[in-house]
Parts: sequence; structure tokens; C-alpha cells
Amino acid sequence: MMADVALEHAILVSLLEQPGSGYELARRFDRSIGRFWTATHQQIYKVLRRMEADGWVTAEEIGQDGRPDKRCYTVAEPGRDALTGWLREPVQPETVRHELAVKIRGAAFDDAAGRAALITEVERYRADHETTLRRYLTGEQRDFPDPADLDAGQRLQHVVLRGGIEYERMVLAWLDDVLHTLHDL
Amino acid sequence: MMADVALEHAILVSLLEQPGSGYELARRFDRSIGRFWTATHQQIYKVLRRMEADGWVTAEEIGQDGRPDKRCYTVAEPGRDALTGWLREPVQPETVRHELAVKIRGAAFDDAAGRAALITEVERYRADHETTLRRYLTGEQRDFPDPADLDAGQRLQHVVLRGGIEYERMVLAWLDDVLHTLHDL
DNA sequence: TCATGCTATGAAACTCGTTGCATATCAACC
DNA sequence: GGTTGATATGCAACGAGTTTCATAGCATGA
Repeated sequence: MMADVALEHAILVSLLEQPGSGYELARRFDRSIGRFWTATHQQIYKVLRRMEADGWVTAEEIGQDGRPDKRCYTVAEPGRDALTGWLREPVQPETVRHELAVKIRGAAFDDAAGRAALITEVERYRADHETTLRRYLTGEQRDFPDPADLDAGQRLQHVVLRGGIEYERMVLAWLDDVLHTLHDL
Repeated sequence: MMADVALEHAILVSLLEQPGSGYELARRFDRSIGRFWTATHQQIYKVLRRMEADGWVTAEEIGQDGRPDKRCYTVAEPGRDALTGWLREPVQPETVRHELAVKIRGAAFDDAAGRAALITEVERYRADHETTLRRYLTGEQRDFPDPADLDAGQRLQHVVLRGGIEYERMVLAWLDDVLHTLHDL
């Protein structure tokens, strides 16, 4: 029981790094946290309400000038305990869902026109990942200009970002391999 | 409409490569196909029944000696059409779920004992990925001993496998980076 | 004044996939 | 004869996450 529950813990980490509203969390999930955990705002609001009911977080209504009010969430002790308990559980094996790999193998059962369309699609996909890599590298220079001078939290954020960077580089190299293979077919 | 629907197409590709029963598919998803698309036997049986009802596949009851009967599935024309239609749709952006990355950033909010436990867990996780890499490399030597002498389908399978191999190598290098970072904290 | 767009939150319906359970055949072994 | 284990299929209940829709305040510009 307790299951893996997933999103709760990503939210706890994000709120510990910096308290904020559901809307702000949703934007973080579109940027930094979203590199390794995606979530929509609907899901975030739903989970935040449950976490508040469970006493994991506390909410504070904040009136703002020139904008709608917001509910700012902060992690409470039970939430912190839930997180440290989860941190000690074994990491679940990743459940991989790589759609492009399925399509590449599927291309064996399509005609020349289909394979040509796939090449175009792989090229577009590759451009997206190149953009992502550039965004990561820009973010790295902005957030970690002096890697020797970081506190523990920043070093951990940095090593996760380096993982994202190496992943993108690996994907780009593999997509070149894929394109060569498709062209030589 | 039509959504991404996911598993159907992975099953279609697998059945086109080789017709088989739900049980056989489940084992393939634990090995080859499962590298980039995971599925349990319950889900596979459920989807196969739906695909049969939709006319995407046809089933044949096969009595066997020394084993229970099985239902062998073959892709029908509508299924093939559904696949080629899907192949021409844009690849959806991956929805990343990297639990370990969340835990690493979460370690900033845990004590020394928690970080020590995380190091142990990362080492176990690393050993798993090393095993996976070795399995891929063994499979590559077995299935593609002569890369110059492959048909289109095999070349596509091979390039997907190379992606898996490079992914594992990248993960192992990153995990070493993670371990150094955690030790130096 | 109207449209657009960003900030901000949420409900309802649905789909996908997991977990736990149930069933059955047959081989091999003790 | 009874257990274990592989083969083989499936249901029911649940949980996580997506999609669609709805609401509302306020700013900016046409």
C-alpha cells in the first residue's frame, strides 16, 4: 500500500525548494521540474487539495494587486516526513514509453511514402531536442556559472540538469543514426 | 479524437513482425519490445480483445500438445491501415517520469542517513542498468552478428536496439556523476 | 467597447494502466 | 498423490492522469 503515488513527491520537492501556488507549480513543471516529471495544472490542483486535506502542506490565501488572488502552499512537517520516508524506498524501474521507437520498427511495414514521412518527422523531432539542449545549456550557464561555489541543494539540481543535458546529446546522436539508417534503407 | 491510444500500435508492430498469442506477446514485452514499451499481460489481453472486436486482428484457436490451448492473433487489413495511419501522425512529446531525479533533488531536504541510503540505492540502480546493458550487447551479437547483411526490418530493429544501448551507457555515466556528487556533498 | 491574453482555480468525464484475484492444463519432481 | 512451476486466459476494482469545459480578475491595445 501507499503505492508509488508519484506526483505528490515531485510537488513536495518543488515546494521545499520554493513555496508557491498551484499556478506557479504548473509553470515550474513546464520548465525545471518538468525535465523529469510532467504534470498538467488540473492534476496539480487536484493533488494539492488532497495534500492539504492530508496535512502535508498548508495554504495561505494571498491577495495581489493587478492579479487574481492565489493560494500559496508551504510544506508542513507531515509532508516532509512523507518525503523522507519515500526517499528511503527503492526506486521503481522506469516504465518506458518511447513512441518513436515503435514507429521506427513499424516503418518496416509501411511503403516508401510512409518512410519518407517518417524521415521528415524524425527531423522535426530532432530539431525539438536540439532546442531543448540549447535551453538546458543556457540555463546551466545562468544558474550554475561557478560550479565550485554551490550549496548542497544547488549541486544536486546541477547534477540532475547534467543528466538532462547528456540525455539530449545522446538522443541527438541516436537520431542521426536513425536518419542514416532510414536513408540507407 | 482517436487519441494516441498507445499500446495498440506497439502490439500491431509486434504481431506484424511475428503473429502470436497474448501470452507470447506478454513475454516479448518483457524482452525486446519492452525496451521501449512496457505492458502487463492483463492489459495486453484486454487490448487484444478490443482489437479483435474492431477487426484489427483475427484470432485462431490453436490446440497444443502438453500445454493449454492458445489464441494466435494475426494482423488484418484494417489493423495494418490503422498502423500506417498512426505512423503518419506527429510523434507526441515524451512524458518523462524520472523518479530517481526527483529523489536526488529531494535529498537536499534529507539528513546524512537519508543521503547514505540514497547512495546505496543509486548503486543498486546502477547495477541493474549494467545488467541491462550487458543483456542488450549479448542480444546484439546474437541477433545482428553481421550488420552488413540485414533486411530493412532487421536494420530498423537494430537501430532501435542501438538506441537502447547508448541510453544505458549514458545512464551509467550519469549515475557515476551522481555518485561522485553525493559523495562530495 | 471589445477582443485578446495572462493570471488563477477548479469540476466532470473519461481513458489508460495497475493490482489483485481467479481459473485451468499439463509437465516434472518428490 | 501432492506440490511446484510454466503455460495460458481473463475479470473486477482501483488509481493516476488526460481532456474538456467553466469561471473569473485584470491589463493591454485596437
